[in-house]
Amino acid sequence: MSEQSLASIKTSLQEGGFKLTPQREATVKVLLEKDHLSAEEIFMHLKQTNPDIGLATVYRTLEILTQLNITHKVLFEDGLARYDIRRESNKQFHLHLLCMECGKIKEIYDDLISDLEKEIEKKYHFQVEDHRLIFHGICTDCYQKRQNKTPELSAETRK
Amino acid sequence: MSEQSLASIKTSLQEGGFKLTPQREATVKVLLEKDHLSAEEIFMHLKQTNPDIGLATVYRTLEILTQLNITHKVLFEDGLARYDIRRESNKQFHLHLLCMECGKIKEIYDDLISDLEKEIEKKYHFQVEDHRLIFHGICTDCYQKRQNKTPELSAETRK
DNA sequence: CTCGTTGCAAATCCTTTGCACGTCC
DNA sequence: GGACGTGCAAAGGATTTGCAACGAG
Repeated sequence: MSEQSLASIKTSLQEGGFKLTPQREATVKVLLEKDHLSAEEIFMHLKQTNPDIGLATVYRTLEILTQLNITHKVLFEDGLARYDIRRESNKQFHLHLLCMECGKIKEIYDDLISDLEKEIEKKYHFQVEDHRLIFHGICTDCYQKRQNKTPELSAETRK
Repeated sequence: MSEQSLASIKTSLQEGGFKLTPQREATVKVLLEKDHLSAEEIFMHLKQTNPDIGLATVYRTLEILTQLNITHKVLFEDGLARYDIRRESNKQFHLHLLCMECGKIKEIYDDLISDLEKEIEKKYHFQVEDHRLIFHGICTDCYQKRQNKTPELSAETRK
């Protein structure tokens, strides 16, 4: 499942002059398990196994991992950054579906974007190295729920 | 050029129960001139014509405009939100090219994405209402500059 | 020893809020 | 004179930084 193994990440870290400390290892393990977690969420998970870990360490680790291109930082509209391990499968084709109703984020791997990328490179002479694509909308579940309830919920999505 | 005129925006505001105050008008004018400005940048521009305006007012105005769907708020990876007027032409098809070398943001209107949207709706039963697409890469200018300089600049893009 | 790493607390940055004062019907 | 808007200052929340202590080689 995870072509990005702990071992390969350790190597990357070392090549960058960093060590795989227990805190970093634990952080990476969390990242390997779950995607698009925020720093705070990762911190919470870590607390269970490493109660002494500090939030700052998590941020520092995530910064390093992102610099080394091991991890992918994405800023969501709620102002929170989420982090994903870059796996082989999502290195290129990776997009999010964010439901505006329930807030759930679904992850999609699909190469539909790679065509778009090629188009962009050709049409605009822009060398694409990465992308970030999020669709905002209504997920299947919420759509169905809507059908059964009052038909005008669309505007009330704000706090 | 701007199908979104001051007049039509005034109407939208009033329909939403808001007034087009001088501060709001000035803010809208800035937004009509330039795209993807941050709140701070908009504030700077405004200072020239309305020296007494407060940053908070700018934020409040932007919030209203975004709620009314007049403006589009996009969070960039630097943690700053930028705002664009939603014009007819970019209401649907709107993407950014962010150069990782010089930091410039170029805006593209292209309906390539609408096909993708349809695909997503079909394949994943997700009703798309909006999207946010940014390509990270190297713009034409920087790409050409690179060719003339040392060939290994790729890793040093950090502060 | 030395250097990278850590936890904590303080600092920072962007953004939001509280509040008293203005303004417009 | 009540509701909406404003500027300012303070608060807020996420992230970063300074620093003394720690730990492996």
